Order: sequence, then structure tokens, then C-alpha cells
Amino acid sequence: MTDTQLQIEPIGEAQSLKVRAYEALKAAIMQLNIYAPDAELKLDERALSARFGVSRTPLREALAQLDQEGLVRIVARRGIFIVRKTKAEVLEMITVWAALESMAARLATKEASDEEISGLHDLVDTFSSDVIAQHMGEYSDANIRFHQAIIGLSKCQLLADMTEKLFFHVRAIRQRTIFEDDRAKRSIVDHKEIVVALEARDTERAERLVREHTLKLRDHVERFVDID
Amino acid sequence: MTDTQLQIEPIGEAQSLKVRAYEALKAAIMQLNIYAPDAELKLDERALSARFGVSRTPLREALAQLDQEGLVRIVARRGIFIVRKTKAEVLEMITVWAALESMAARLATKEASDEEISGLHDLVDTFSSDVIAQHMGEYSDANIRFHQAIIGLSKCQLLADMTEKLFFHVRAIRQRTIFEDDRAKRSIVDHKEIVVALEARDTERAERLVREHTLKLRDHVERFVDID
DNA sequence: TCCTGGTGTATGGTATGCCAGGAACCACGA
DNA sequence: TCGTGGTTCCTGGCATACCATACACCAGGA
Repeated sequence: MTDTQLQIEPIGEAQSLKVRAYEALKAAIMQLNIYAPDAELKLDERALSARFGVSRTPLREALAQLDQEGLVRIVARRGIFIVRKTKAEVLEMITVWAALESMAARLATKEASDEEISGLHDLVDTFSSDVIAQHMGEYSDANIRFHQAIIGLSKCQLLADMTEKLFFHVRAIRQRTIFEDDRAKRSIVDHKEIVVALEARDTERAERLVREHTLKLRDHVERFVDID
Repeated sequence: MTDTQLQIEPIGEAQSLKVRAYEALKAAIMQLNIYAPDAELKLDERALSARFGVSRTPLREALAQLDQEGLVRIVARRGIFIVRKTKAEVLEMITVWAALESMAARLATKEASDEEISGLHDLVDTFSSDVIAQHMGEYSDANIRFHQAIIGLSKCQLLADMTEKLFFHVRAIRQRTIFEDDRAKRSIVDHKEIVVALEARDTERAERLVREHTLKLRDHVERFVDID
């Protein structure tokens, strides 16, 4: 449950320049449509340090972290490039996500309280009434909150950490998702079934439903999303 | 299949100082028994840069990477500390590992060729005849190779990358594993059953067997390993 | 003796300058 | 026209000096 454990920003300020540069860069990359033909994919240490008003050192550390996370690729004496995930890589990420979230569902049937599971109903309802959801398919905020909530109910912090990174990359392709009229509706049905299985403490069924739900997304992306 | 795609070191040399420092530090941490009472858990940038003969800059980048991977923790103006994983964290890692490897088994039943799956027999046999395995329980090299082979058969690079990091952390507690006489034998039985399920292309069964096998390890660690 | 305030020191954070490799461009010759 | 050699400049890698802060230690007063 991400919403219950408020993320405390020490002051919202007062962080190291490295961290601030990292977050600024990450936000900048996130809002950039990297699949646009004219997207600016090449970065420059010196130019960025000038724009941020910090020296190259903390900026380099931020970029190195982004490099390790796979958002950018640093090539010595060539440049720093924003990474375009290939379709195959995106599919792999969704597959791993399915593995992690299905395990989370499994754990949730054993670790979560009845009240916590009941709380999922609200998220499903929010999703149902979310107009945006009708247009964004799998990627509306309400939808993501539902999935993150399940991961939270597993009480496994590592699962939460690992899926968060995957979410970021998958989000990047949301603009490329083709609208399918009944996809959102079927998604809601899936969600309701998942909640029912969790409430029944049906471990195997909850795991299977979550896995199949996410693998459906995988197949959808494989068939209808065109990147590369 | 990790063994088939030989890892080419460009020259074995000629890497950046950052990478070399990273690998040297990682190797040093790996061979260190961090759970020993007198283990040296505090690092010092300046001392390390002197010992490696490089400046602090590449060393800091290497340490930052280790920090992100969770092997060390860098605290501003306090120091750099080698992380002792808590028992809860280790259990979470094994749980995630179970999620990933069971998904790998699932994929392997669909992606791997008959020859590739047959190759697993050799690894099981190697493990059976590995005297060390009798004493190290789950953590012999032959055992790890078996599990990595399954992940390789999934043809999912991301699964391989993510599990590799987990292996590293779990290895760190192998000295703390209590010897259990029939554990290795039962492990071999599990492995053979897994291979059979893979050969039969029984997706659900392969997934379940792998998951249960790894969760057995989880329970074993939970009960018999004493860290913290 | 114990608490408190100040000062010194250790340590990670940041700024800056130089280095070396590679790519692009241009001149020149075949 | 095309290929080849060299020169220049762009760019990340590295070294070094300085900065800021948390902690330890000590002196002085109650």
C-alpha cells in the first residue's frame, strides 16, 4: 500500500545536488516522448550542468545512476543517450512484472488483513469511474494504484521496489497504446475477480488471476503496440 | 543458458577505472564474511583510493553503484558502510527469486528446445556427485548453475539480470547455513522432478515445482539461519 | 562530578581543470 | 570523383583542491 505510508521528503529541499539532479533528469526524461521521431535523445554533461547550475560532478553521478537503471546509456567519448526500449525489452519487463505481482498476490492472501483487502474495492470503483481509464487502457493512474496496492499488501518491500522501476519504463510506452474499446471493461472485470480471490484467501487462484491479467497486457502490447 | 554464451572480456584489461574499482570492491566484499563480529564494515574513500592507486572520482562512482545495488550504504559526512542484510531482507530476496525463477520455468516450457532441456540432466548429475554440495546445502556452485540454467532457458534476459543480483546477496549468507543431512538429497529429487516437468512441457507443474522448491529454501533459511 | 559550549578533525559533497580517444571535416592526391 | 591522411574539436574519464557538516574531544562552569 503506497498511499498509506506517506513518502517523507526531508524538507523537499536540502537534498544533495546529486539527488536533485537525478530526480530532475528522471522527471525530464519521463515527460519526454522518447518515441517521437524528433525526440532529443542525446544529452551533454556540460550543457546540463550549465542549465542546472551545478558542476559536472554531481550531474555525472546522477547520470551514472540513470545509466545503471537503464534509462540512459553513457558511452565514453561518444555521448549520453536516452534509451529507447525495444519492444522485446518492454515485453520482458511486463513478463517480470507478472511474475512479481502474481507472487505479491500469493503473499497477500496470507499477509494482508481483511480490511486491507476490502480497501481494494475502492480502487476498483475509482478505476471504473475514471474517464481517463477509458482512453488510457492499462495505464491510468487509478489502474496503477490498484496494482501497486496489491504489491503493498504482500508486505514485501523488495517486491515494491523492483516493480516500481518496471512501472517507470512501461509507462513510457503508454502513449503508444492503441485504444481498444472493451479492454478497460475487461480489465475491470479482471480486477474484481482478483479482489474476490484475495478475500477468499484463495492463494492459487489469486496468483493465477493476477498473472494472467498481466500477461494479457503483455499480449496486447505485443500485438497492438508498435515501437522499434 | 549462461554457459553457452561465453562472457567476453574486451581484453580483460582496458576497462575504465570506475569499472575496475567496482569489480575489485565487489569481489572484496564478497569474500568478506560480513557477519563476523570483527568484520570491518566501514570504508573510507581516501584510504581506498590510495590502496587502489586511483583518485577518489572513479572510486566514488563505483561506490555509488554499490550503494544503489544495496551492498553498501553511503551516508553523507558519516561514512560508507558495508550492508549487513537483515534476515527479513534475505527472506524477501529468496521470495522474489522464487517468483522470478518460477516464471522462468513457465517460459522455459514454451521457449526452450528439447536439447536445451535435456542438458539440465548433466547439471543435476553434477550436483548429485558434488561432494561440496553435501555440505553447502543449497549453495554449491553446481546447484546455482542448475538454477541459472533454468533462467537461461526462459530466453528472458531481464530475468537473468535481476536474479543475478539476488544470487549475490543470498550467497553472502551461505556460511551461515546450517548443514542438514537430507537437505541436499531432497534438493536433488526436486531438481529431477523439475526437469521431468520441463521435458513434459507441463507449464503449470514446472512453475509450481520451481516455486515450491525455492520457497522450501526460504523456510529453511527462516528456521535455521541465524543472522541479525 | 556532570553538564554545556566551543573548537578541531574526519569524511563525504562539490567545483574545476586537464587528459585522451574518437568523430567529423577538410585538403590533397590518384 | 573517390579515397586517404591529418587536424581539430567535441565529449566523457580522471585528478585534485576546496567546502560543509557531523562527531569527538576538551575546557570551563555549576
